[in-house]
Amino acid sequence: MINQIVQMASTTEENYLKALFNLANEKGEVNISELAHQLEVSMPTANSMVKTLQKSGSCIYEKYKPVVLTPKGKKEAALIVRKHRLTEMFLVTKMGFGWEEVHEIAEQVEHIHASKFFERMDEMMGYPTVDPHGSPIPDKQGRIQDLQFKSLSEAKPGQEVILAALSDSSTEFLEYLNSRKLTLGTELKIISKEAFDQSIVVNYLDSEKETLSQKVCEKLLVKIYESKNSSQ
Amino acid sequence: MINQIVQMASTTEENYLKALFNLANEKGEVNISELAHQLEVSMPTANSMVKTLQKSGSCIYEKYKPVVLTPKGKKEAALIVRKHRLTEMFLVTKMGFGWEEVHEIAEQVEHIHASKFFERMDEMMGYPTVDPHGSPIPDKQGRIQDLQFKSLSEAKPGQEVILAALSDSSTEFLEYLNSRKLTLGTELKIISKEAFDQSIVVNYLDSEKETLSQKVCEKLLVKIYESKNSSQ
DNA sequence: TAAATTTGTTAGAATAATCTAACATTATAC
DNA sequence: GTATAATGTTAGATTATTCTAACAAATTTA
Ligand SMILES: [Mn+2]
Ligand SMILES: [Mn+2]
Ligand SMILES: [Mn+2]
Ligand SMILES: [Mn+2]
Repeated sequence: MINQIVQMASTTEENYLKALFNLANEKGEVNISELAHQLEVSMPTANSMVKTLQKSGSCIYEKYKPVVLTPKGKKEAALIVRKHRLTEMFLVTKMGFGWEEVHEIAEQVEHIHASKFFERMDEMMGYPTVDPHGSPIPDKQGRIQDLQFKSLSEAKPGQEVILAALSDSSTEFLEYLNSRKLTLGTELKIISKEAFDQSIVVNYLDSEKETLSQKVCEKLLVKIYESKNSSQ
Repeated sequence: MINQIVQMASTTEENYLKALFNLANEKGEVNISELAHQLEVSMPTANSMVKTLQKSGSCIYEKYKPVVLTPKGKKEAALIVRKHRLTEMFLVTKMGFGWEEVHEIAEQVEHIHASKFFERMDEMMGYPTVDPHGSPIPDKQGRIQDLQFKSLSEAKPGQEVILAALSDSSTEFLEYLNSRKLTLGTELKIISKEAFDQSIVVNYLDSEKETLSQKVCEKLLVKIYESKNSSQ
């Protein structure tokens, strides 16, 4: 038989693939319990869907072992992430949304099956490589670049850095950053670091001075821009 | 109990509501068989979904009688049509798509639940009142204007008309119109009408001359612009 | 290592959306 | 006005997605 119909992944399956992809990138392995937690479903539900994804060749799964995406599954997931991030960027740069408003909309738009739509977005934006939160946009083949920024919590007093990405893009964190006028591209100079609680005092936008807790610093990914009194 | 959760219509239910709305606007009444045909499902499937929609208060249905949308159902449907038509207009005016490419994309985008998204489109376009095919865009309350254009097949030789809308927006028909350079807003002068087959010879764009079959004329909705040798 | 906790699985059930086959009602044609 | 055709309904089944309850395996703690 030649014309066996290959069924498209449903919206539900796509959300599972994306969750597996994102969890694997953060933590390496993916347990059923993490997956279930991420998607806010029960463990039996996640367990059952993983079996379904295995049948369609998107992941490999053995009882009591962590779930592993196949190359096919990885590519499927990366292309959904691509649509998600292109959408977020389009909403911010072409439609005037704030970076804290776009994730929920993109969570729905990413499931639209219309490559022309996303290609046109891409073209209109001049082929951006990162989304509004600094995360890389996979290419059309599903390849994703590893930007490996450092966390601000690793920076030392005297260093100058540029805020390049976030490891948490929750609305609450984005609103916190808005309230401090912290946007991607902001140059930060590390004034001092408190040994007791690892909080950092930074100087940015030529005038402001701000104390950032360790919790916040861990979520801010930076490029080291210039260094004073540094061992390098 | 105060906090009874009112379940949102699923994508499937939304497509049924829209089909009921569109069929009712074209033909007045809606039979199960028409509904089933429109949605490409079996009659038992349509029958069963109509019962579901009745339970949720969106339509009224009695065995063997035509289906009637309630005011609630009409409003729900009109708001989906609104999202569909705003999307089509956005794709054409802001993203450079052709009018023959947008329906399929809008068929998916219309199910996105994010009023901000559609309000922003609306705002960016300056609150358009019609879609790229000349169909009216319902307002935020779900009210829809009746533009009642005439069909070109009703026009008489000597009259000048403006192409204002289409009663068929299929890709095939739109591609036919593209090939003849017929766009909305085009002024057409009716040169003559063939009594035998009701075909019409028209003149437009200052130079072109074209014969349009009755089948085509019926699908072209026009505003009568000026009249020569007319009884009015 | 034994107990306790966490993690994972199976079984069984529910709801949504769909189908086919069989039967029933209504409308149309002769 | 009966026969035929069209339309509509019911029953019963299937697949997808989800749940809870009960049990099993693996890991952590003491
Ligand atoms: Mn996002
Ligand atoms: Mn999603
Ligand atoms: Mn359309
Ligand atoms: Mn649709």
